[in-house]
Amino acid sequence: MTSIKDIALKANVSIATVSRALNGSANVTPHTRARILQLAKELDYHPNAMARSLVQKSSRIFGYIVSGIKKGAKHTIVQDSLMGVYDYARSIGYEILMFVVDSDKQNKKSYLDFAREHSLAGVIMQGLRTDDAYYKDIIDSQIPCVLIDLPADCERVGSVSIDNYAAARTVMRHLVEKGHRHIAYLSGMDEAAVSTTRFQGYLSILKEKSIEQRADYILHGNFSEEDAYAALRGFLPGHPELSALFCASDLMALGAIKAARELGVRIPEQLAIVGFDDILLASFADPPLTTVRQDFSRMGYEAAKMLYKIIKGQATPHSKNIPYEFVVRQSG
Amino acid sequence: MTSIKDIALKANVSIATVSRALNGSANVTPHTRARILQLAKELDYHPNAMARSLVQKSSRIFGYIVSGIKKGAKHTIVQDSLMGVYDYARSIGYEILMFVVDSDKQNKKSYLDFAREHSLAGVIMQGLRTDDAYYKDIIDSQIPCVLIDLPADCERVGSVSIDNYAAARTVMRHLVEKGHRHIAYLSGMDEAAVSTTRFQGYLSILKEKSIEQRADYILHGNFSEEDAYAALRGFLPGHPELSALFCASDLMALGAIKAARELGVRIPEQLAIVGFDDILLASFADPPLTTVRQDFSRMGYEAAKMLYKIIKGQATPHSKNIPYEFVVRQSG
DNA sequence: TACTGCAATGTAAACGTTTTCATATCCGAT
DNA sequence: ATCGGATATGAAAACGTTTACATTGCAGTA
Repeated sequence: MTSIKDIALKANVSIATVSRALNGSANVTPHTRARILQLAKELDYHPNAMARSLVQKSSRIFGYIVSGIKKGAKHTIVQDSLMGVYDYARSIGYEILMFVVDSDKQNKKSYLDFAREHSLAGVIMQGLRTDDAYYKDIIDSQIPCVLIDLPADCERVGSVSIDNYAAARTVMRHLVEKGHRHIAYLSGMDEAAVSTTRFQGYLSILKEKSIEQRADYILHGNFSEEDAYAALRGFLPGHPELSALFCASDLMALGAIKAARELGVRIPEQLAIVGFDDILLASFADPPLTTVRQDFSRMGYEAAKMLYKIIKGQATPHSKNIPYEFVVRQSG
Repeated sequence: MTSIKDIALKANVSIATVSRALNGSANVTPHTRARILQLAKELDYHPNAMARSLVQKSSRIFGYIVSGIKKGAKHTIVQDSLMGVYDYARSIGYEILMFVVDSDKQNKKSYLDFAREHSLAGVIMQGLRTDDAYYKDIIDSQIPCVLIDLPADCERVGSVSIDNYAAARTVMRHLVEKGHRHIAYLSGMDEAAVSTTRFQGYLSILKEKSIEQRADYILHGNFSEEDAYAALRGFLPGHPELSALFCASDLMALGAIKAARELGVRIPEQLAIVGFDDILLASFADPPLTTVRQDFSRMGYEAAKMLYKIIKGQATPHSKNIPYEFVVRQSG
């Protein structure tokens, strides 16, 4: 492992000069710089990230913190957003350190400790909920951070998502235009900002179109296929008038479809179902799912980009909406 | 950020003693240790990973290197294996640093440079191919490494996968027992060990059952849905006698199904198709895919476990097969 | 008592950088 | 010829640990 010292020795200069030459500092003769760069290449020099981070008190590493990912996940959301983050990070010479918030809380180590121990330059959070202990920590912390799918207000904290309100309104307008008047909302969880925001969009269209808002039309699926299935199994038999269901996620829509099928409710003839996310399975569902496509990779990319600007103190809006797409298939 | 120095000051001991107390060294009075531990908690002390790594010349970080992952991946393989690796890593207090080998080779930085710059304790590689430049690097490198789905021979290099040979034989026995005599193999790529090993399994059963091995029955799908589709579009019309197809991956099987459907070939009546991997889409395919289930999460977990043993110099076999499961559905 | 040896602690070097401050060199202007 | 002021370089501190080696103190033994 050749170090800056070895180069300095061979080049007959001080380590300070080598450091300056390598880092592109202005005050070094073109001739000296060339010699040092040449030597660095010859000796296969690579800077020691630890040493640099130690003195600079900050590494060139982003933390990628993901919450609520279980073993056999039925979507590639995490993978996609991670790749997006990675793409941008690498373009600026940064690396990604993983941190998974276990659901079973065995992982007591807080995100802050994690970030501090590794002198992370900043952190990107995916899948966090408002009731997560980590969410509070952010407020107090000094660590730059960008949240995906969660609103932010603080100085060093940014936020990236699609315009969930508008997207939900698009879905609802579509359903109303198709003639539906009895539309239920299958909520994810109240602690997830995306779920409540989509719900607001749902409500706003009901109001605009003067459709009665019924409290019993708010179902809860906990963002889970099984819970959605159970909810619909319980709800559908008593509500033959229901003609459309707007689900806060595709996974829940799949559970709903399963329940409907078992109860002999035909989709979309008797019940139109719309999902959200456009996960891979959406187009393979039977019938293929009408849904809102989110580009998670793009989200990750934009999140990393924003994080970098925050770190560098560059001016940037702390909240960004990226484009989405309403995909009409056969389910509703 | 409180450091070891702050604790030493408050406790009226030297930083060496604090370090020893914190690291559980034997030579420190229980009383002193208790006082220091207490102080550490009070001052919310967290060790600086950079400083430690710098002096120890090795961090407590595993590199997770993944190759050939593209944007809209249609499976959760990477996500799953990554989570497996993560699970074990965290259980021993290690973190995971990502490294993606871009297909477009813009990412010139080698895995070795990556590992050295961050003083990685070791590296786990997923999805590498034998012709990958990185594969060669491993031989020369001194960095402990475990490969997933790629054979290894070197001292500090281990390998984890399922028994692809046996699995392929299971598939083939199944097909032969169903009466098939004209069975083609849809290969991934020759540079992928899993593909060639499965091919060996395919051949071995043909030989055992005295079935003629035909060179034109070896198709190439490049592990891609599109290429598989194209291959079958070209092959099927000229080979009405073909009654079964063994695909080296589910994704290729999906492409094959698509081709068959467009050509009016009914599955499984006219053509039995078997895949490999049991990705999420396999059970959603039409017809649902008969395939070999691989537990990628488990693979990742075992890979991390093996890596740790290699690092610690503990005795361990450098090659491990984990269980697989043959899943019979409707496609073949 | 004086010595041996071990247990507990301290001292200081080392890890590989960046960076502040000081120094030396050179060029042009007076 | 002298000075001013860049410009290029060097010396050394600092980052927060671990650890080899030195020191101290104390119990046990001769």
